[in-house]
Amino acid sequence: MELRHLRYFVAVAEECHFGRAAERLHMAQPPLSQQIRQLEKEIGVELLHRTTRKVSLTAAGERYLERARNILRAVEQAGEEAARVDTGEVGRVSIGFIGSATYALLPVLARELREQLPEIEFEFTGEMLTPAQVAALHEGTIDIAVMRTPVQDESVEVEVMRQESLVVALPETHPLAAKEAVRFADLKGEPFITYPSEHRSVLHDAVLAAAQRAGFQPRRVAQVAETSTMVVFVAAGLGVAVVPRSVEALQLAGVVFRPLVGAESVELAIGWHSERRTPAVERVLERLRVSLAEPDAPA
Amino acid sequence: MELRHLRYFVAVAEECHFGRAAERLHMAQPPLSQQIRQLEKEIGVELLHRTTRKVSLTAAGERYLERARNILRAVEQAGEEAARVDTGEVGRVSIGFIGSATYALLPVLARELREQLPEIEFEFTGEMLTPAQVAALHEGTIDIAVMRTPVQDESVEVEVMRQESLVVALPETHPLAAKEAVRFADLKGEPFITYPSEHRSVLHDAVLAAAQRAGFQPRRVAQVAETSTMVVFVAAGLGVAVVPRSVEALQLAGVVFRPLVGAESVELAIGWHSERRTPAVERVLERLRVSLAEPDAPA
DNA sequence: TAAAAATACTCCATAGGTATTTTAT
DNA sequence: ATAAAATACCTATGGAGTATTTTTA
Repeated sequence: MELRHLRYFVAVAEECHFGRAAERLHMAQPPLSQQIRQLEKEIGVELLHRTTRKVSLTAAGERYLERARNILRAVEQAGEEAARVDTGEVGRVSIGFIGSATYALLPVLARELREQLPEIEFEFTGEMLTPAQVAALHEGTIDIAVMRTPVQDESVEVEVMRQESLVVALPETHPLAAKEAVRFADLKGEPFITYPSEHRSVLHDAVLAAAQRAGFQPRRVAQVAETSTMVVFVAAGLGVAVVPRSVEALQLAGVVFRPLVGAESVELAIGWHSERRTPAVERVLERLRVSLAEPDAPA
Repeated sequence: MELRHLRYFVAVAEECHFGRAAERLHMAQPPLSQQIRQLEKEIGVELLHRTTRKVSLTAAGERYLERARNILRAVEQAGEEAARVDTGEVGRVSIGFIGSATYALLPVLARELREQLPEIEFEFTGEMLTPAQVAALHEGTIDIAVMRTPVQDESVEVEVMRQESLVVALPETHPLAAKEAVRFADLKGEPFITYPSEHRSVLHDAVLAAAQRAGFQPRRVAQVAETSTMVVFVAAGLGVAVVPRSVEALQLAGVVFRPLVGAESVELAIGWHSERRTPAVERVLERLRVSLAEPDAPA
């Protein structure tokens, strides 16, 4: 069975005449008859009812004609689609977001990208920590990561997009909430809500480093896997949390955010696997570079 | 472009290895490489990225793989489906009903047939007069007609299923409505609602014949194309109408039906075009013979 | 240097052509 | 009687095989 059989059958079915169909196909009538017979033999059904005066479709042939047309169209479209995938005009791109970018950036970028590249199917995943993102890039689970530096991985290429200063999330009843800004040293002795250390969060490392510089060990009262949970815990008055400024987008009753003086900022970057740069991925990277260009801009 | 190309591509894509794919396809590796190259040239896109150590799909190839699999599956299914159409297991059957069968029979048969032959797609059309049914059978617009006799047409085969006695539809305020039964002669002088004579309705002819036998010419006050309209007109008190008994199924406020003595009955038949007896049509005809067997049974 | 894809060529299976016969109207 | 499909037979394109070279990890 070959597409030839389908093409020939469609021609004969449309002309209801072997001679004319052969002409249309630029071939002689006998081989056409043979190919049709071969087709009928293969599927085991008479598709055409022929007398020497009239050729007509059987019920099976009528149904097969529809299918054959669809298949031939599908073959053409498959080729055209592949070509468009090749130019990046259509495609599928999966993007993984670092937890702190989940609330401010993900919704904005998702809307922007879908608007600007409507032919590309996107899949967005939030709340991924950078080590998990690197693994996902390797596995091919995601094509692009909106992540934190540093990443030392040979096959993951990274481009820093902006600096994000850190803020501290405080219960609104907390004495420090009255201040305009908070120095890191002020947090000495406060109960900290952090990510679990085994997650190897870059932010977590930054907090530990800043605390060490301020001369104390943060007292950790809770470890949570998601940024949203972290803020919820602060709202509940369980402690304070240091987060990148963009988390301010996650407004919750009972929580206030205050600038943190004396803490380094963290870097927001985009990363991709050097061997998974499909044309669609390239186009998305270009758009991301534009969208993420304004340094430390909120969502 | 032939299905061969798709089969080969799927094999290579699945194995990610020309040698193993060739083995699976029971062929040598060089011609396989050639066919894949030919495919890529035809659609103008690189589907596979190859080094001598590793073969991998490009983004375009990944998409094309999905399409190719679907197409190959569709080709198989098309053949299987044609075979099932050939046995009548699946199919499409269009049935046209005579106006008076539209209200009692059509809904019952539609439900029964869909239940009994779920793999067959049905299309039901009501309110067709027999001459129109014959024309539709010729055009192929319908496959089967639930019709009236007589039909004299070489290529339409007819089987009489049952006799239907005639009843008269009267406004409930009409003096004759008080009687148990009505003789045709009683209708002398009454305003008749009929089908237009140009429609050549068999029922209409029967009424004219019966009137002639009773010694009068019916006075026609309205000609309507649909049986439902006819009954509505009776309800409105515009006149009386002679209809087959099965129209009693069409209950309307203000209308009563009375048996008509001294009028011939009309025949309900099924008809089909002798050259459109597809397997599915055969199966439906068999079911119809069973369902319509009880003589003059109401819906 | 070794494994695998690409190239070069050869061959034969079969798609397609030509001539003719059969068939149904 | 004739138009059109089927049959018989032939030709030649190109798909597939074998041997070899090229490439890169």
